[in-house]
Amino acid sequence: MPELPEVETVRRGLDPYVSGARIEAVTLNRADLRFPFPAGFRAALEGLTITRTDRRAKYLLFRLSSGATWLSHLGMTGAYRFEGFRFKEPSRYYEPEEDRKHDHIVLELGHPEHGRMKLVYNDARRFGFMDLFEDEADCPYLRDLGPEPLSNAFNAAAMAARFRGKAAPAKAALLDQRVVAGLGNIYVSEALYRARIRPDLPAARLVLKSGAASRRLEDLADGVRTVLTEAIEAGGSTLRDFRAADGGSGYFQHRFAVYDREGEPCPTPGCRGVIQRIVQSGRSSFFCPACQH
DNA sequence: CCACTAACCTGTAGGC
DNA sequence: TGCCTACAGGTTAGTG
Repeated sequence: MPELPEVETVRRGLDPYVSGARIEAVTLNRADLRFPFPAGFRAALEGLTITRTDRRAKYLLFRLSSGATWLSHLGMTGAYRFEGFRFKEPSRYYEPEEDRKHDHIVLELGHPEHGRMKLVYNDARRFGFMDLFEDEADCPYLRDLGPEPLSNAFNAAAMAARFRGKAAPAKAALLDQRVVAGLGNIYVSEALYRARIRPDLPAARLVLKSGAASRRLEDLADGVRTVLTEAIEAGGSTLRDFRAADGGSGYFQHRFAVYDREGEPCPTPGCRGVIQRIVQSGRSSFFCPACQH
């Protein structure tokens, strides 16, 4: 489900209610998700206060009063929701006839302003996982990540350094979390469309002989930044069941230019192309063969 | 180091 | 309706 904009949307939905909340009790309904929960996970959380939330790439980070960080990755279908708490806007009440079969973790929280509530983690496919660390440098999931795409550390020069000599197609290069952290299958297709780059173009072709970034790589950096910024503003994309923790849904899916639009006309003004779907390393890519090259 | 595949797991959509 | 296949936003582990 979630790429960077969706994870950021989840974080923003959670933050007002979990920051400052004390974790009264933790219930694990099974011993693992994709991986076993870290040893002492439950005991390490109980009794602590969540001091703030952060996001790195597609990871949610809950900072704890002990100084440790609880890390949560949503995989494909992971979602948080609140129970025992009514949001101010009626449209945001959570559906009561929710599927509980895949509720794997329940946290009982006490918040000085919002009172008591339960935070539930649901994940049908269990591709999500969690970790606990004191120091970011010790966390294997964060250690090798590339720059945040919306930070100054991400730019055409940084991509050029990583793309140089790469035979892999641009699609795979952008999906590589060590190059830039947080893009997934949807936003890679959208960013390449905006930069008018074919997903199967070898990444090295976007780097000048000197090793400097080409103009096309500047366009790609712009495309990545703008598509992610717009998607965050739209509350992420709601496919199937994606929901923010407050029950709201994003609407960026209506603004996909190419993703899941095989056979539709290219939205570029004046372009007569038709969106094509190809499979690269087992996953769908969408692009316009007329205006992306 | 690089590139590719399979694996993890469940649900859903579409064809027949 | 049921059965079967293909596919789905993710990452890791294993192979050459």
